[in-house]
Amino acid sequence: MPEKLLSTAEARKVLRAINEMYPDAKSELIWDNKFHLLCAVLMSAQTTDKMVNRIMPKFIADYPDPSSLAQASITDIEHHISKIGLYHSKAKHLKETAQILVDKFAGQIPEDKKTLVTLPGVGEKTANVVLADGFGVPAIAVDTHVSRISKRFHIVPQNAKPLEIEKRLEEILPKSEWIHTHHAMILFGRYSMTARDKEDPYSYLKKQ
DNA sequence: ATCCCGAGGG
DNA sequence: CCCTCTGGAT
Repeated sequence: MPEKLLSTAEARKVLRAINEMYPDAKSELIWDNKFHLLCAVLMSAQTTDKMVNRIMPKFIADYPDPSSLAQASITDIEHHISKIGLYHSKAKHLKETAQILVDKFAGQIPEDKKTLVTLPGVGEKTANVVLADGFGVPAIAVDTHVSRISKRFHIVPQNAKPLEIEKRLEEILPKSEWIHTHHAMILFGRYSMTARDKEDPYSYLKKQ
């Protein structure tokens, strides 16, 4: 039997309730430099941003710009990021991406998604975070939290793919609310309705 | 569908 | 011990 999904109005109500729980929600990856932000987001896959923030200061000090990172050895980069998960592939992707930024984009970070996702290690989610947090372009990055929340509240089907979730959320909310709702969902998922904790989703909303 | 992959929390 | 973390490439 088909799964019952929330109507657009119902879904909007849930999302706005989450929004109101975190009026000041913003990314915890607070790197204002776009290159640094791109590196941090690329590193953050399957890793807590707390860990990323812990290793970033030394990383930035040694690799302040794309050319310095492009020239670094994989081994050196791995030593910088060895405390986060998936460090082998991340080091490779960081170096390759830095080299492409130097060769093709004059060391600048591209501002459109189609170009961003061509960079090694940059997928849909990472590109959206860079666009939203780096350039202020409205976008909803679908990560583990956004995906889990959307499914537990039945805003999307349980088997929905990330791109389908993104489209549905963007359809429910006005563009002006995309970035903030994304950040609010992250905090809601991280600190309130966690992956392990599986009570009735609506009970988390009532805890103010 | 599978692999990568260390740190931290429960 | 087991699960999870703002995924992406193959």
